[in-house]
Amino acid sequence: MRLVIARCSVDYIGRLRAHLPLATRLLLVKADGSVLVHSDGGSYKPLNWMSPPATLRIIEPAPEDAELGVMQTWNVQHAKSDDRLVISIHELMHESSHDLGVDPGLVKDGVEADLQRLLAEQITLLGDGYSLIRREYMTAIGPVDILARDGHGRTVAIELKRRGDIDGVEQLTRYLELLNRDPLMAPVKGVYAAQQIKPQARVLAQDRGIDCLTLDYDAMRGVDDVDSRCAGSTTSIRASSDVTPGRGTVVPVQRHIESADDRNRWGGGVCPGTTGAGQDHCRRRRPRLRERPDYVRRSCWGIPACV
Amino acid sequence: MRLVIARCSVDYIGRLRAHLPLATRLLLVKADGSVLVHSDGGSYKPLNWMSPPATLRIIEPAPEDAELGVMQTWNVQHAKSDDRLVISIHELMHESSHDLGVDPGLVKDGVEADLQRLLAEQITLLGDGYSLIRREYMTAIGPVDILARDGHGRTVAIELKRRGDIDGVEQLTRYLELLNRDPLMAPVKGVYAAQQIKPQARVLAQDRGIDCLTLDYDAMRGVDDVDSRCAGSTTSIRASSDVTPGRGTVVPVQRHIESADDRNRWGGGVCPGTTGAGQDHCRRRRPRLRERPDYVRRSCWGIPACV
DNA sequence: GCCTAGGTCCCGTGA
DNA sequence: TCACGGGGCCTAGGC
Repeated sequence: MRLVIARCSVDYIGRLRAHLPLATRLLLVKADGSVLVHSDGGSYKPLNWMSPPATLRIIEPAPEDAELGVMQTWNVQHAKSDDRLVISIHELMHESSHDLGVDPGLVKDGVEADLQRLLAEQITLLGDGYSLIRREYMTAIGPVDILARDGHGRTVAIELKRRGDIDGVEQLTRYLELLNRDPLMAPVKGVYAAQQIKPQARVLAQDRGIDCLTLDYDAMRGVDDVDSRCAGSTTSIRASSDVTPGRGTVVPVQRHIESADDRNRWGGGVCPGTTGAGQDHCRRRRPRLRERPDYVRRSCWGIPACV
Repeated sequence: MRLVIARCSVDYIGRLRAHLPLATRLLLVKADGSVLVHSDGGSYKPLNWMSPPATLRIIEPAPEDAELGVMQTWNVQHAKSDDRLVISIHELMHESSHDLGVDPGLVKDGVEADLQRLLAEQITLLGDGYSLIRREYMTAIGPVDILARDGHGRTVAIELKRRGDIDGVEQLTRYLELLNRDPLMAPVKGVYAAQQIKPQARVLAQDRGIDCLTLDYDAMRGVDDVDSRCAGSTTSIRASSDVTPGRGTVVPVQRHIESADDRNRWGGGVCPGTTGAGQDHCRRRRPRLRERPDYVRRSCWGIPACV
């Protein structure tokens, strides 16, 4: 890794064009040829950059550029596209190189997949008597996150998001329209479950007869094993109690959290979990439309319930 | 800006939890207190980070951490949330500080707004006899990107994207359903225009009777004034001809590009451009749903044309 | 290789 | 302040 502090101007040309006027910035050159141009503010996104794989060529500036004060021209060319970054260096303030080696990588906990696993395990959060049918229930237009059965034996389709936006409601609407065509399955109820549900999404969901469920991930994971999934740390974070468990309000529809003992009582015949049914369909994505012209021609994706 | 190369482990706790095992990395501390943890690969996204505004406190490691080789503990606390980053430093390889000043910022060309302006100016790309009604035509559920009239006097709603995904089709569908309720306006045709249209989106659009139009931004901007919008550069990119004008194929529906002379011949009564009609409604976004409960209760957002 | 969907998305803009 | 929508999004995963 090479670190350079320099007064420079930068031009990017590729998917769009972008220009940075002359100023002092950090130029970060990585081992894979990628280059990041950072200022002393903003956030983690550089002002300008080149993605790997790329090649950096440092050349003498053109005479007219040299006259304007350019002492060095960096030409960063992407290896697989026509994207190019040109850095005109007027003054070098600092330069150093460092050998970092290969990084072991990041361990995450709390993404949508974790949320889905937990909700499948704690399906009674939706109400007493609920049971899991399966996760990632495959349909012609893509997988339903969770398919369940309520206390009255009715099928329930659950769309899960970390942040509940309007497009998630559209997605669930399409699934419901499709599932409700199956006489053996209909009527299928819809539940939109997310850690946070945006007002627009909530209104649209309610308008379509879809229930909303706000999830508290920390509570679902259980306060007892807060540190258990961030293992391997030389220094673990101990004081988890000073971290606010959940931002945002919990809506009335949210039920209590079942105790750990309850997790093994299942109302339905299918048992969830990492080794249970439904795993064979996990990680499957919505099939491409061009592979199913027959389905597309036969129908449209409509709205099931116009109130 | 402070640059540190160090052997360290990192823990993030906040919206989710993430852990980085012990390795050598770059720690970048910005003036606003934000911290970026970079490895020597990947892309511009750091392995771990803290967004501004944040405060970095460097403290003595806890005795048990010191025993494991931690010489310094960095506690990076976000100012407005409970997000926290804890960096355990085992070895310092490099450290330097630099005064960068405030950055003048980035100038962009080629984003969706530019595309919309160009298509409004070159509305005959949609077909002979087309004329612009207005850009950002406001409706109760949000602005239609471009409203036009075809050669037969029929209204055409155009949804514009840089990348044509499936959600853009959903958006246009909602607009069409609403506009077609107006007897004075119906029937309104839909056109989905984008630099690249995904197969799924194309199939769904065609299924709903929406035309697709692939746009060539470079051709629309005109090859003559390629460098004109990246002005102010000390070093401008001259050899624009070696940049491939358009990645991706152009579909048959795309028409020829009008010559520059044609831009002043307008079939309709409204003249587009930066000072023309429609500007007063530009930059308006979809109104929030909770502010319009009457509309929501009266109807649903359906699909106008089920083939 | 393309394509889809999630993200500690970030970030501008407008209400 | 919050919420919505774009992005050179990036990135992981399936096909």
